Amino acid sequence: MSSKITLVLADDELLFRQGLRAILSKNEEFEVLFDAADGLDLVTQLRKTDTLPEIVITDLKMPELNGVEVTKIIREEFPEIRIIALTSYFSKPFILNMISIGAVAYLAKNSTPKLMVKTIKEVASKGFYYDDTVFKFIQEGLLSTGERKVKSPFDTSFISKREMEVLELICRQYTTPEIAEKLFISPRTVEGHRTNLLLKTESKNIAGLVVFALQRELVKLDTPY
Amino acid sequence: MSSKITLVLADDELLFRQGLRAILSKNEEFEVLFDAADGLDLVTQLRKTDTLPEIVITDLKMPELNGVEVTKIIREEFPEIRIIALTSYFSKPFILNMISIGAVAYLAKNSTPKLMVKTIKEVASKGFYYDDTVFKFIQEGLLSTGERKVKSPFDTSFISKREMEVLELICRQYTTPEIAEKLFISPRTVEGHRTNLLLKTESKNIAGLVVFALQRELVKLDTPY
DNA sequence: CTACAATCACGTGTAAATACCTAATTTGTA
DNA sequence: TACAAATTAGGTATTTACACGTGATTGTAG
Repeated sequence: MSSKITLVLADDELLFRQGLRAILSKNEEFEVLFDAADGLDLVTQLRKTDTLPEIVITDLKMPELNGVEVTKIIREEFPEIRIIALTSYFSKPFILNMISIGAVAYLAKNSTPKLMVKTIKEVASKGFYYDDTVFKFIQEGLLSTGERKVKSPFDTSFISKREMEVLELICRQYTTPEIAEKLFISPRTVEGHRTNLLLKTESKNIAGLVVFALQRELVKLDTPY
Repeated sequence: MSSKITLVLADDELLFRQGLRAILSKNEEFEVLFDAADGLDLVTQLRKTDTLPEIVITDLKMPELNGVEVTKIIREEFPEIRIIALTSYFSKPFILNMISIGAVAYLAKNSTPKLMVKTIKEVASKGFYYDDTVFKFIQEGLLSTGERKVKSPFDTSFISKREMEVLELICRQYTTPEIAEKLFISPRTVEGHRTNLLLKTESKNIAGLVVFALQRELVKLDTPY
């Protein structure tokens, strides 16, 4: 028997991380080197450690740096590390996007411990693992040669800084004149930005903009809880 | 040694449930009878089972029935079961609300397995457990005799059915005339409902309504992921 | 240097939202 | 039955939002 498969876990919920560790520790083949509470924590620890893990299992929805951003950084700085994306969401465009930026497997938080173990083993041996659903998505994604602009959620780089500022103030219930005053620009300019936001997000009105912003966590609002 | 402390877990993420089970199974004093994937599943299983658990540990953010709704039902039908609320959120009004409807402890998903074990044991022996933070919140909550209307998030019973329908359509980017047509009522009526929603949610405009609805998950929209 | 995108700004017009009102009918329930 | 709440609908007015345009800066990357 060769040495253990080394892992690192990243998720913002401690109990979840510990739960995963508990599940993984039942299997002799795995060794969890350390875990991280968010994306930045993960990258920082990777830069400091002497022994890099073979595999990183990371949540996608995290503070500081989300899974997409983390994956890009790891692919850049530690190309030998394989990344397994862990998330609640499971839809085609999202999966395709994760794979295109370098994740080698896609694991739902709703999946069984058994599947998780299998996924890790496959990634360790073959370098990647896609279950039937994911595989089908990939095939379909490749077939559709026409639309090479796979709408990648979380990737919101197409929204400029100024637009983002306007978007946030819109979510905070400020009207156009109020936003103009806050940003020291003309109300007409604010309207211009808003129009661009409507186009870029394919929204019909302000409700659509707010939905877009909140679903992607582009704006941090106080939780009511 | 007396018999084990019987538990039931409810959370919509299977891996998280299994993780918790794995953590709890390390401790001989606990026995997890079964787990549930959502609030409705939990209630249904409780109604069917022969041996009720002493303690239910439930997530608050779940499909079908959320933690608040579940807690109310369990308090009604199985008053002998003690409920531990498990969540990512940790703020005063939210905690006070959970306690007021009958939860006997409040556990953050960010807390340590150690604290979880302690909480469960305390609940089993003393019937409740509040850590220092929670206890402080309770004291402060009791002191403020004036505001006996602790804004309880997730408790959205003050919004009527019709208002909820209008709210949903607003979030889906429909305009007042469109909503009127869909619901077979006059646009003026829709405006009336919208005005009431603005008042009840203390919002200034549609953006506020959407934020309110999404933060409390009152409206189920397609995730972009 | 020259595209190109981002930012800023304006004009004109219509549709929608919001702020004040009032009030009839239905519905649930004490 | 009586009361409260929900649902329905209207009047009048102002403010915002949205749909079309246009065009001048700036910075930056090819």
